Formats: sequence, C-alpha cells, structure tokens
Amino acid sequence: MAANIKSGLKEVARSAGVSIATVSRVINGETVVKEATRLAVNSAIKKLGYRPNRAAQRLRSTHRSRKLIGLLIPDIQNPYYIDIISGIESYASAHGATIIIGNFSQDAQRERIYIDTLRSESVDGCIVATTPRTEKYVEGLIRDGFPVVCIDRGLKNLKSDVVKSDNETGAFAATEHLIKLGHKRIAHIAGDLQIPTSHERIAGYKAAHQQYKLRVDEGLIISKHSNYESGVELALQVLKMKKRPTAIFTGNNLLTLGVLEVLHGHAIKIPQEIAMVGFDDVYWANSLNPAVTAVKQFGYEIGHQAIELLFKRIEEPQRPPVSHIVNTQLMVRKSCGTGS
Amino acid sequence: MAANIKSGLKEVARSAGVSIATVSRVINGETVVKEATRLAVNSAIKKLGYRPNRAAQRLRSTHRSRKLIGLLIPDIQNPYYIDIISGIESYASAHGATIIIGNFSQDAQRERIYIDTLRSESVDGCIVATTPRTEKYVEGLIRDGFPVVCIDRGLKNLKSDVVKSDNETGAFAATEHLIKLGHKRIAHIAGDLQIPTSHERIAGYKAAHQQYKLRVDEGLIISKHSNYESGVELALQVLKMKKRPTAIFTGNNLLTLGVLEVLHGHAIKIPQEIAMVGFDDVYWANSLNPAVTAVKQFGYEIGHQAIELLFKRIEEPQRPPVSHIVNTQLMVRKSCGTGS
DNA sequence: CTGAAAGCGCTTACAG
DNA sequence: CTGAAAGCGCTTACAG
Repeated sequence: MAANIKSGLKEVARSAGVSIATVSRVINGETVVKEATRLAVNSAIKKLGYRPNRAAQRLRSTHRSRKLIGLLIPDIQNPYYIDIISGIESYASAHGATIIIGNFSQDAQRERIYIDTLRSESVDGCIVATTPRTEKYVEGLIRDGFPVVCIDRGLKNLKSDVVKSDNETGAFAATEHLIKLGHKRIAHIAGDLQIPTSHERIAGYKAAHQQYKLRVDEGLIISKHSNYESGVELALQVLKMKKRPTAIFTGNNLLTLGVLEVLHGHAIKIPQEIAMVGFDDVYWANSLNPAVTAVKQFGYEIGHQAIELLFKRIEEPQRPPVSHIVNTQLMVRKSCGTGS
Repeated sequence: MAANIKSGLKEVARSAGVSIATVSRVINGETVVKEATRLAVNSAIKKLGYRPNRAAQRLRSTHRSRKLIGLLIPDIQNPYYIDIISGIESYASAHGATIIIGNFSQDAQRERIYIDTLRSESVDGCIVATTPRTEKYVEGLIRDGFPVVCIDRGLKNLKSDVVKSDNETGAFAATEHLIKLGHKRIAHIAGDLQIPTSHERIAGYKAAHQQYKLRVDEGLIISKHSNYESGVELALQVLKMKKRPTAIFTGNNLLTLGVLEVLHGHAIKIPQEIAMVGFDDVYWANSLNPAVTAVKQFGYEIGHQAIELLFKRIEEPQRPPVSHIVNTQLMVRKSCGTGS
C-alpha cells in the first residue's frame, strides 16, 4: 500500500525468487503459470507496490491490449459529447483502460494533428466522431491496423463499426409532434451542412411534412454552423421573416440554447407565440422555462456501445464491421403547449 | 503526407545518411546539430512521414518532457470542469501535448485508481482537483517527483502550485447583491461539506451578513451533495421552511440547475417570489428564463494558468510553489430583479 | 511450467 | 558536430 521507490519487474522477480519472465506472465494472466508461483509473485507485487510501466508494455507487446483508448471529439462544450465521453469513460475506467482525449473544436487541422498524436502514442484503439474533411486520415488509421469505432457517422470508402442515433426518425418525430399540434409553418434551424447528421435531420423534417401533406418551404430551413452563436443569429433571422413561423425545430443542443436566448430576450412567449422542439436533450431540460421538448439522443449509451465494440474489435480484428443505430426518444415537455 | 508503413528512426537515418543518434538530436531540437544535417534529416522525416513513437521516448528519456499530461477531475458533467478542461486542452494541443483524462465522479476509490494509472503511464505531470480523502495519494505523487498542479484547493501537508477562484469574495459579492436588494432571509444551498470550497463560499455568505449587520441564521444554510439531485432536494426543503426565504444563493452550477427545476415546477416567480444567485456561470445563462445572476468562475483561465504552471514546473522542478487566486465576477442578470 | 536472451524504438553519455 | 553502444522496462519466442 505504501508508495515505494521505483520497483520494476526485476525487484519483484528477486523478491519472489523467480525470473522476470515469470513475473511478466503472471501480470499478463497467462494460465501456464503454476498456482503456487502465481501466488508468490502476486504477494511480491503487492508487497513492493509494483505497477507495470505502461510505456514499456506498449513498446514491447506485439498485439494490442485495451489499456489506452483515443477519443476524437468535435466539441467538448457540447453536452451531447459530454454524455458520450461519460459513457466511454465509465466503461473504460471499470476495465482499467485509460483515455486520451482529443477535442478538435470543429477544426480540421487540429483533428489531423490529434490523429497523428494517437498514432504516436500507440493507442490500442480509437473512438472518433469525424468530419468528412478528415475522413481519409481516419481511413489511414484503419488501414494501418488501428481498431476504430465511428460515432455519429461511418466512413465513405471503408467499412467500420459505427454507433449513431437514428437521426431521421428522431427529427421526424419532433416535426410530426409540431404538425399534430397544428403548426404549419415550422422553421428548421439546422446544424452545419458539412456535417452529415444535419442532412439526416433535415430529411426527417421533410419526411414528416410529406407524410402530413404539408408543402416543404425551403426558405424555412436555415443553417450556418452548429454552435450557440449560430443559434442566436438564425433565431434573429426567423424573427425577421415576413410571415413568422409558429414553431422552431432546432438541429442540436447548442442551437436550441442560442434560440432560447433570443426568444427570452425578446420576451416571446413559448409556446404561445412560438413553439419549440430541439434535437438533443440535456439533464437540466427541466431547469429551462418552459421545460423544453426535445429529441433525446442516448449519448451515454452510444459511448458505452462504442467502447464495447472497440474492445471486441481489439480482440478480434477481422470481425466484420457492424452498425448500431440507437433509437431516439421524444421527450415531451412544455415548450410546445399541451395539445392541439 | 501519405501515411507510410511503419518508419522508425532507422529508416529516417538511412534515408538521410546519418546515424539514428543524429536523427534523435534533430527531433529533440538539440542545437549542436549542423544546419545542413538538420535540413537533410528534416526532409527525410517529412518524406517518410515519420512520427516518433512516444512510448519509446517516454521509456528512454531521463527528464520529463511535456508530452503527456494527466487530469484528475471530480465530475465531467459539471460545466465548470468542462471549462477548465477546455482551457487546459487548448493550451496543451497548441503545444503538442496530449491529455489523459481521469474523471472520478466524486468517487475516492476511482480517484485512487486513476492516480495509479497516471503513474503507470509515466505522465509528465498532472493537474488535479483532488478531494481531502485522497490527498495523501496526490502527495505521494509529488514526493515521487511528479510535477503536480492543484486546482480549487491546495494540499495539507505539502506545498504545491495551486490555481483557484477567490471563493469567499465571490460568495460575499453574491450575498451582498441580495442584501442590497433588500433581502433579509437568504437561504444558502451549499455544496458537499467535505469539499473545502463549500466552506469558503459559506464563509463569504456569512461575511456579507456580518458586514451588513444581519444575523446569520444557521438554519438557512443547508447542504447535502454537490449535484443536481441535491439541488432539487434542498430546494424542496427551502420551500417547506416555516418562514420562507425570499432569496436563494446556491453553491454551484448543478445545485442552481436543480433549484431552478423545482422553482419552475412549482410555478414560483423568479425574482418576484424568490430571488436567485448561483455560484458558477454557464455560457447559456441567458437561455434560462429569467437569465440567472451568477458568480462567474473563470474556468477556462484557471485551466490555462494551471497547465502553464505545470509546464514551468516540469522545466524547473525546484521552483518554489505559487498560488494563483483568480478573481470571480458577479454577472448581474434578471433573477434578482433590477434594483432595490 | 520456467528461465535466458533478444529486442521493441528510442535517448544519452562517451568517444572522437 | 556525429556515431557506436548501452539500456529504459518490459514481452516473447525458444529451450529445457
């Protein structure tokens, strides 16, 4: 228990009266080792407070373990990604794995640099929410034998494991909810059009219109970036529309928050003057006033499934890639009113 | 630019017509190398797309570099810590450093395990927001020569660099604001009393009362944990008080959000029926309704300063420890009304 | 079932 | 200014 002065394999071996090879075998749980030997080694390990040097392990071992996992995250300020990270992290920590976090803040160059870093660190695998612009770097990672699981979207030229929400269905449900409440002019403040999920959500929005025989007014679909500032800017744009929409469907968390700032700032009553549904839920949705109706993505679950798939791939690199499409759930609260 | 099949020092050396020692020197920016040699090596590096193996570097080098930084964070779901992580991460990424994240979710055992992991990974240094219960493990880290910077609070038995907010002054300002608005019964929903910052904030709350000759009613200071659920639970408790307070001062982010859920749920008008100030600000404070008045901690700045101090300590391990006390700022918005 | 030895990809005295 | 060689702390065939 007491922290000890640097003790390595050598010290443990000496203390247990075996060779370092045997100690190594015990550490790696090889079953060949005789029970009595194993016990002796383990007690020496405990006695000396020995901790393997992971850099040395990583350098020497021939096959990947599950010790170091790299994360490539577009925006750590987005609560959705925090949920994902939480899901990954709790599973990782329960399995003794460590996480390297690469938050590239939607910056392609930083993303590239992080991919290089993950290589340099010899991570055992990565979980990435990549953007189309850096796709080929992620593909390179896979070609070079790194286990990779994609979040939010797959790759273009390569099959890979992917875990994502059913964006179209989620957006459909949100839009349908508004339509059933009688709304006919529903603005959609979409996320960055460079991001594929934005298009899937737009598709859901349109599909709902078609289903209910409502014409889609393309002028009602506006977008810029996927951040808070764009939410503010685009909400202002909605308010200036000649024929003001009676409802807004926002494409993500940050946009929702930005829109709320504008609506509250203009003292616009929600839902009486404008109803709202947002994509992405937050644990404090009830702290908003009114509590906002939202399409919940199960970020924690997505993260959890992603790392589970990653571990499986590390064990079995040739396993055929799978796609997990996680359902969303419409959380009906107060921002749309309570009935048609 | 194209990703290449594993190229190591050896390949670069061969391509540049020098020894691997020279290549290593170029990589490490040693100034002894002749200009012409350096150029040749660098072009070989670029040509082969060489990336140093960090595990090998870490294993071999005698002094700490700034490549791998460990983070010990109590709760990644708390926006304050996200800000801190952002500040650390952006600085790290700009300096080619990688970050290992250890989110222990307020769990002492997980914190201890993470500390061990950071040792195992041979991190170059750590930034830790530790709890009193695991203090001795962090102290062990320092004794064993790991550069450590503390956030939020220092250590008991050991001097170390520390970066933290001026909690007492911040809490004083929040309370004073309410008092000046005429409030005499101000409840304080404090964070977990095991956490020292909670006490500092309580002290500020009390100091403001004394300054303005108001008796402190200890029954008005309630606490449990520092999370959302406690915010909910304690707000309910406030509502049940025989003589209901006219204002609430919450001890952190999560508590604020929990309290808001309750107040909105009970349709209690803020600030007319109950005024509110929270410790900790969020970038979406204006998305709340009413926009909440809050004591802003400069989390991003704190993170930034912490990693800067850490890098300095790595360079100069014997430098005497310093404390950076970062000012807070009262962000006056709408949750207290607009004047006495 | 266990040990001696080679070697992972680097860095660093030590010579020259 | 540069190279040959030792070695960081491990893992892994290869013998036995």
